Amino acid sequence: MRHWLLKSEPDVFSFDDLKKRPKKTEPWNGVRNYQARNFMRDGMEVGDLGLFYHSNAAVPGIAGLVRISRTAYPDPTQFDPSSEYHDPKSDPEAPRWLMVDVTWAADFPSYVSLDAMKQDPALEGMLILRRGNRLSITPVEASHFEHICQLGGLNALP
DNA sequence: GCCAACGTTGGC
DNA sequence: GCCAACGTTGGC
Repeated sequence: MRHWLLKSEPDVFSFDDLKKRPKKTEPWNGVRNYQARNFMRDGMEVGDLGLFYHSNAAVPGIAGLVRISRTAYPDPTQFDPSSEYHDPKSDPEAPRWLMVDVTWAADFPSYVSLDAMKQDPALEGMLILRRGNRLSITPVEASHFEHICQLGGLNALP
């Protein structure tokens, strides 16, 4: 099993929003970056766990855990002219953009702020902490993942 | 709202 | 295939 970090702007779609969805599940649409798409397509499997990261937030950081509940499939918003994610260059015969389904997995008893992560020597080298990092989906090493769960007050993985 | 860093676009 | 210009991201 692999571990991931998924960014979302809480003003657009927050961890609490995910919990309110039917089956606490949401298609992770709108990814329009090839590297992030490739992580979904080539790396993600059902059962993988992910850190739900709030970007562009008053306090950026990890809000909780999600699980990948469906492997990559075409993102319909690329073919929807009314969608902000519409991509007129994408060919319906060979969809350019994919998404996975993400399901709530566990709350963090305490929020893990980006600042706390930066201060923690155990998390040195994490992609999210690299200057200028803009990838919305990144793989996370198991040791980093487990350490962040501890910081979040989660004693046992779901 | 500022701005550094980055990915994408398109002219050549 | 280079690279300048541009748009976007995201912390601050």
